[in-house]
Amino acid sequence: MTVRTRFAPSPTGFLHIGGVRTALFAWLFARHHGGQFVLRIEDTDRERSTQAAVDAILEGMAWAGLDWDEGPYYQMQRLDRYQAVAQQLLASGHAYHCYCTRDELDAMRAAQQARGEKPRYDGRCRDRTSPRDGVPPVVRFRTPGEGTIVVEDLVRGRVEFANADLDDLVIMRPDGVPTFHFGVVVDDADMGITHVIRGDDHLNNTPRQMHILAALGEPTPAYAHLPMILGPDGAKLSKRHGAVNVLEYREAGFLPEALLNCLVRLGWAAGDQEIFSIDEMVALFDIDGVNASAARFDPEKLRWINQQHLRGADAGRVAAALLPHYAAAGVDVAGGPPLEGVVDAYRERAATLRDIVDASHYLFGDALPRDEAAFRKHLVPAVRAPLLDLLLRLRALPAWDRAAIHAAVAAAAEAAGLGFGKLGQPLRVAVTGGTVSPPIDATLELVGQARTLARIEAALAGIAAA
RNA sequence: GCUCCCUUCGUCUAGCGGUCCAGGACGCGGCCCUCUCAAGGCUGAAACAUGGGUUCGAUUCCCAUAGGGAGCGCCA
Repeated sequence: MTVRTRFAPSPTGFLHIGGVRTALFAWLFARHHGGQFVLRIEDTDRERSTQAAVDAILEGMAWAGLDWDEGPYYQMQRLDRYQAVAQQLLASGHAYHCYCTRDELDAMRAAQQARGEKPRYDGRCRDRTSPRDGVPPVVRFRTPGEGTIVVEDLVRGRVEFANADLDDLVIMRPDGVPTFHFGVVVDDADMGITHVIRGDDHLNNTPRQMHILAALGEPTPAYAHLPMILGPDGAKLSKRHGAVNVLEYREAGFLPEALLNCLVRLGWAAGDQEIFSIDEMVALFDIDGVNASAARFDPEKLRWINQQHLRGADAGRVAAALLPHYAAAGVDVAGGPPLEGVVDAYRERAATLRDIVDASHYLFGDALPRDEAAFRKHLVPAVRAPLLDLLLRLRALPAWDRAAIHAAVAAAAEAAGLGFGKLGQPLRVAVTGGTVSPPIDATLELVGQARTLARIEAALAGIAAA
């Protein structure tokens, strides 16, 4: 039997990184076992579902690289099917019409809680034979009242529930739209899902879904309930913790494989390995490596992981990914150095794409962002002569490459009796406007000969004026 | 309230009865390297929630307690 997993988000907002983690595990499991991954949109909450959310989910999945083999299926396009299955359950006596009003149900639950009982539907319509005027009925599932049901969870092991604790849940609304439990069960059965991999907030829902499946005569899939991921403070991950929308990570300059790498290590490990390529994740991932306890998401570690991936990523690809970030920063890269070169100079000293952009403004355009304190400290009269000497040497260079630049700087420093750094740092300030940049030879190569010479001249003029 | 789940350094984790005075990683401190920043190397501080069992022997198995979390909707 080939493995089939699914990711079934409801389109009520953006794609949350917790959702991405769930999707990732289901996707990896399918890929690892050579199976299929299905995407299903659970849009039966008509109040909250929006097309914008569907689009955001699709865009998030695409950016993350979690591709699906089937779908997206939309539950609202399968209403006839749920209707038919509900009729089947009604006919076989596994379900019944319920005419209770919301007010009645609220009152019932309030009374139960007041008595210290678990709020549950008391089955008052179970044996009702006649309709009630003016009340459109819902369909309720008739849950077995006795015995126990066991969930054999791939992550948690055997979990037993008493049927007496379960009540008769609504499976169809009066308007013919199924509720969550029913839609899930019918779809998973119809779509041949073999492994239901989802958040552990669904563990308590599993027994009722298994009962519906049994009533339908369908086999139960294997279940794997993943531990939740929490914010850095241990509370449920929310906007309060900063970015929770996957696309915000794209905007912040993270590589998708780095985000996935970070997420995959939350609740899963393969020995001591920390950095995984997508291929390695697929090769190594399996459910038996998944642990059962909740994990906190650490943005600091994500930065480190991103840096690791940045170091090994293809320069051309990173350069392309950089484009929108430069645009967002208002930097026109036309006329600047080739972006691949910028990537190679910066990949070891930046954690995100945005870090690269923020640190490299001086490479583009003619306006130089000036760190005034650095100018005062480094561009002093004492460096005027050696800087002028260096200017001449650089101006005379026939080829503008790292090695030649390095030789020129070293020669100028030696001629002036200075250490490399004594000249290098003033040079850096003059050319980049600040004290931090890649090695000075690489920096000048990227800045280009014309701009370098102009900036040194400007710096010399500044010293003379002072 | 009831039901279910979880519990190793600050954080992510390794550990599947002796190899553990508990290993790796992020972060943090120190040293080295060094033209700045990084990167890298070395190094330091830092954990088996508590109490009972089981066993010759528990971080590892069982049970309590405590602390977290989830579910109990005509939300998913």
